[in-house]
Amino acid sequence: MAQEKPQVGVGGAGKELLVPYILLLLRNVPVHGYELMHQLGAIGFGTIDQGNFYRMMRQLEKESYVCSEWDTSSSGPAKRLYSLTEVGEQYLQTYADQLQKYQDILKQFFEMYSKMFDFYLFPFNNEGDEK
Amino acid sequence: MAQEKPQVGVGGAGKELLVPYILLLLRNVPVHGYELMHQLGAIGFGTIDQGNFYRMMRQLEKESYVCSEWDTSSSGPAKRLYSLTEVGEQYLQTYADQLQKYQDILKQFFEMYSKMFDFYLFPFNNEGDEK
DNA sequence: GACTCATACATGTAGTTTACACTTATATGC
DNA sequence: GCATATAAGTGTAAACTACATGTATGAGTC
Repeated sequence: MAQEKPQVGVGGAGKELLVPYILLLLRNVPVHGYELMHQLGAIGFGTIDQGNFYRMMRQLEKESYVCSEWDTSSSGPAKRLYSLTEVGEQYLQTYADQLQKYQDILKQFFEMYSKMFDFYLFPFNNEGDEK
Repeated sequence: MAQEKPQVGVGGAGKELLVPYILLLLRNVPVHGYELMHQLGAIGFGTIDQGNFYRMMRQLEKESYVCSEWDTSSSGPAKRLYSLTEVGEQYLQTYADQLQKYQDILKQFFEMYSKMFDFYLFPFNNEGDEK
């Protein structure tokens, strides 16, 4: 617990956004894992562990959020082409709702943060001291 | 990986907000662990594991973000009174900056989400198709 | 004064997750 | 043949989490 450096998101944007982003990218067009990883890297998920990434994709498939088929049409090793399922689409929508709520929570944090910052600067300014 | 239900934050607001909230609460006035836990509960962190909570507090102390002293003045078992350190204050500020960036990423997600939703609805409307 | 209850802090640990290293396989260029 | 890039995957020690349990103090009560 409690990390050495603050690492909330950026440069590795909070992993709770990883799944929704994956589903979002697949919503558009079927993509294979390797490329998906690179797209995610471009978005801002700095370093995603390859091993865990593929494991996660298989898990998402197991849970029916995505489905896959082998694509041997192009050169190089066979690609597993992932697509978003109907279940995944619904999941994404639910997730988006939750993220929206999370946005509100973040907003609330910053309101408190500024308020406390004022307090920090002016501890004896007792506006709102209702006791 | 990949959770059974979408559970981003609410009702147990994403644990990545736990540490900043703790520091935020301590910024105001020294508080002891037990009360801190209840304050966090009131904020929206539904169920925090007590064991892990205390372990985390000791960890935060080890990393010099907070410091503690025993308070035996009041009745009942001795309380460990936590205060925010200068290091903790700086950490909180850094964390807040990161959270702000995270907010931007979230915003970006929703922009992409709506855009993709349009695509999903009108796949052959090729505005912005620059290839 | 033994018993129960609430407060306060802490440890033990099974089960899961993560980070990091490693493996397999195909095609291309030299 | 051999290095390199692509593509997907396995193995596993260390870290983290959830849940159960332990220790201790004081207050009320019968």
